[in-house]
Amino acid sequence: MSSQTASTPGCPIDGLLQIVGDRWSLLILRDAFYGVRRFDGFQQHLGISKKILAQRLRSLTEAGIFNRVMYQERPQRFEYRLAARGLDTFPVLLSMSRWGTRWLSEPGKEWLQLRHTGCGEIIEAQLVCSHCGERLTPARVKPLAGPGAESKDIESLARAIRKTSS
Amino acid sequence: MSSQTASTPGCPIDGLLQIVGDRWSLLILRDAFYGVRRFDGFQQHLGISKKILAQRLRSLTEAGIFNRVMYQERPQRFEYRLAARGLDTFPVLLSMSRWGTRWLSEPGKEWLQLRHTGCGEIIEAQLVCSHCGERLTPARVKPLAGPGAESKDIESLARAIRKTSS
DNA sequence: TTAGCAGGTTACAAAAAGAAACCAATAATT
DNA sequence: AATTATTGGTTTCTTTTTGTAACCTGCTAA
Repeated sequence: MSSQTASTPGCPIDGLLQIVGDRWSLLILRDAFYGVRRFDGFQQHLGISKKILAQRLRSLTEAGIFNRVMYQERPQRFEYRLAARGLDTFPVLLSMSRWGTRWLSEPGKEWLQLRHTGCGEIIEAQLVCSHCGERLTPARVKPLAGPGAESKDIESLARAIRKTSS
Repeated sequence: MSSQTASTPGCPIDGLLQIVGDRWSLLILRDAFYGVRRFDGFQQHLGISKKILAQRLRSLTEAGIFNRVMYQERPQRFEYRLAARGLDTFPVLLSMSRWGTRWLSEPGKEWLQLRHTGCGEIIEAQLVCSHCGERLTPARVKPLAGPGAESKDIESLARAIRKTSS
């Protein structure tokens, strides 16, 4: 996304997509969680062009997802480490991984498994309510306009939905 | 993504990105969760070009995310309803929304709030272990090659990571 | 001395996205 | 009866974004 304008300014999903909503950023982020840190590591593992990789690492660094830290002087060399904002995308990646495993691989032939070192088991990520701990489903989560929303945002969405029930 | 080849075949994250890894699909999906169902609704709310919208709805339908259901004969009209695979992306969208709200809006000025009808509270989505219920953090979740992974996948990742510790 | 590596940049070609006009089937309006 | 509106697109053309391949810089190793 990098240089686009948001189609729905203010929306948190759109906001994140402005940062990672292109073909590569989330794969770069995934590799970073695997432990990849250097330009060459990303480049070889992903098969991404150097030009695009350089662009993405720069924009992700500007967005605060990565810290670019020097690990060697003469010649200067940098590596890309997940910053707080980057680390906090973990639930997004884990949710994506869960979906892909569930719908794209046959049971017993998963490509990736996750072991929780807390309980030692192979697990699935599960999304629950921060307040009561119940599992969250679309039917039981109601989106509401927050204090920062503008009335035009709500009206334009309402118009788009109204088309459905007419 | 639609017509690309996966850079890391087998990876569940890459698999999902093949389906929704472009600038618009996740926004279309978000609107679908809001209740938008028709071509015009998506088009007006998102400000997406009709060409791209038609392409995306077609590819998302082919991928099993949407069902294209006729709601009127003469003239034939279709609407796009979330299929099981589409509904199951809810955790991804919710995780994205949580990230965006946390990092892109000021406290007290959130654009979006989520009310859980189970407990009635304004909540945050939280990712927990399906086995023990503990909150999942990057440090405590270890990715392992599953039974469907090929050794070359693992080796190429190992090489990319090794660059880090050399 | 030559080769190699890490981390890029540059120039150019190919692919994707966007804008705007158009179309088809029908219904509503004048 | 003719005109206009609505929904759900397609077509054509232009602009942007990606990708490819060659090149560069500063150093190290053989």
